[in-house]
Amino acid sequence: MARTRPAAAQEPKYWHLKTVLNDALETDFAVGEVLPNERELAARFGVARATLRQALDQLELEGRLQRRRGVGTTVAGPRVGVPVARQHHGWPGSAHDSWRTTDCAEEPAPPAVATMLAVPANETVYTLRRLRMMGEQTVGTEELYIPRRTVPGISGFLAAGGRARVVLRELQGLRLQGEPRSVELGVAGAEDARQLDRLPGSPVLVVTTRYVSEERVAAVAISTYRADTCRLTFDGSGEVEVTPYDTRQAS
Amino acid sequence: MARTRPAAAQEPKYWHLKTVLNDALETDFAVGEVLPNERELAARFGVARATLRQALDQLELEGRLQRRRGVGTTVAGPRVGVPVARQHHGWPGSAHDSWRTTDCAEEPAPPAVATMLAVPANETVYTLRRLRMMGEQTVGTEELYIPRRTVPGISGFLAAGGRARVVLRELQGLRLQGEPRSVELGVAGAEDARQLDRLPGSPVLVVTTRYVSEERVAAVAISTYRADTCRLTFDGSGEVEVTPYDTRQAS
DNA sequence: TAGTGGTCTAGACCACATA
DNA sequence: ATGTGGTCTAGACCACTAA
Repeated sequence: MARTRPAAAQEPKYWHLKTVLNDALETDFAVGEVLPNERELAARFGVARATLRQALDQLELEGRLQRRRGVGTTVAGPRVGVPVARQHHGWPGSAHDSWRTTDCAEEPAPPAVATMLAVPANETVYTLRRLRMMGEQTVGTEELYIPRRTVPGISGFLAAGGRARVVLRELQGLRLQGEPRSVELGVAGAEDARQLDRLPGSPVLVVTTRYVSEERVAAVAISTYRADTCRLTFDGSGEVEVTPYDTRQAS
Repeated sequence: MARTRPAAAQEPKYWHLKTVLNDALETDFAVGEVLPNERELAARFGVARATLRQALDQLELEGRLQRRRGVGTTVAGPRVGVPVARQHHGWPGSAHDSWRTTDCAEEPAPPAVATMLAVPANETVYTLRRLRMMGEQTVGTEELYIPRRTVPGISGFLAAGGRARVVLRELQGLRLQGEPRSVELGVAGAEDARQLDRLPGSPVLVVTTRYVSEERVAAVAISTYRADTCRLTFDGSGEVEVTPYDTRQAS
């Protein structure tokens, strides 16, 4: 019976390391403070750098850390509550919906979107690209797809400058029956990553919204939010001051 | 000017590898089929196993693959749409809400939950642990916290057997004003991972629901869903046959 | 230019499932 | 007993940021 521990210490090194770091973050560091660099941390804990990085990866996934190449690793604040659905429905572009349109084009929709819109795969649709801002930060990107049949009033309207506004204004006049959504995990593509100030491959929350009017899908929005810094909120009360998720894995 | 490519091929190996594998999955493999093992794949593509694993990690994050230790890597089907919010509100435990209660206890709530419920940190609350089933699969776990003030009718009721049912039945009689939710990314703890048949550290979607009645938070639910296999749906129409998220990073 | 995180390698051993 | 994915090491070099 002089062998390894019989039933304890079954957990991986990086897992234990993560809990140690997590505790340290709460007690010894303030939000925004920079941690020692990875080589030093690895040496301090007596592990390879790759192992240390596994722990940091998870902490970053949980939104506890923020790593920036060339700069360092800093302690992240609590996640931002981003209102996604309000109490009452609303078309995109209504009031101040905190989206900023960056581009408007007329192009064929991706296959999955074309299916949802029930338009032929090669038909062009109005495609608006928008950014979601929270203060200074860009927290999300969106592609909004609107088939021509939804806004027949602007056929032939080609003034490139104000087209986005025109399309959005046209929507406000329609009756909105509902906006079913879905949320899933994705990874940032090259474009999204650049706009969100993250590396490609970063985890994002992908929200798919189908705007229903006249018993049909009148528009589809694909929104991607930074998963590390955002907490999506539904049904009003977007500003909750308490952190709703308690990391509760025991040691 | 006889140096490396001037502006191309700036992307990491694992990223390119990922797109290659992604294409291969669509053309050469059927859902459920097992891939060659990691050592062989790495050799075939001429990269280190760690690099190959980086690509597989991302594909798994996107729900395209499923890896099981000792078994192999298989091609995953489309994500399951899991209805989280219906058209009309409802207390947990109403009708057949596809949750299965596994445990019922009376214990102090975690600090964050106690704050949301506005109860003292040391006060015990009814704590129901439940599992969300989709067919055979367990796709989510939940802890439902109900302070004693919400269900005063059962104070002193201690029959351990049917307590969960009693608490849930008591809720149905109350008026439900709203159920604001939030969704964020988390990682599975040891317990959750075991019940979800995943490894600790796997990504999960964490849904926090606050059931509001009489202008107060009457109950709080913390639900965690497998992020690899689940797509959370809101506002009816949970069964959409089309994949709403198109992986669209260009090569 | 120095220092940071990001990528990559070529190994080794471990935990787990299956036959 | 074999084969799988999971963990870990000790390096190396690259891309980026800031002084």
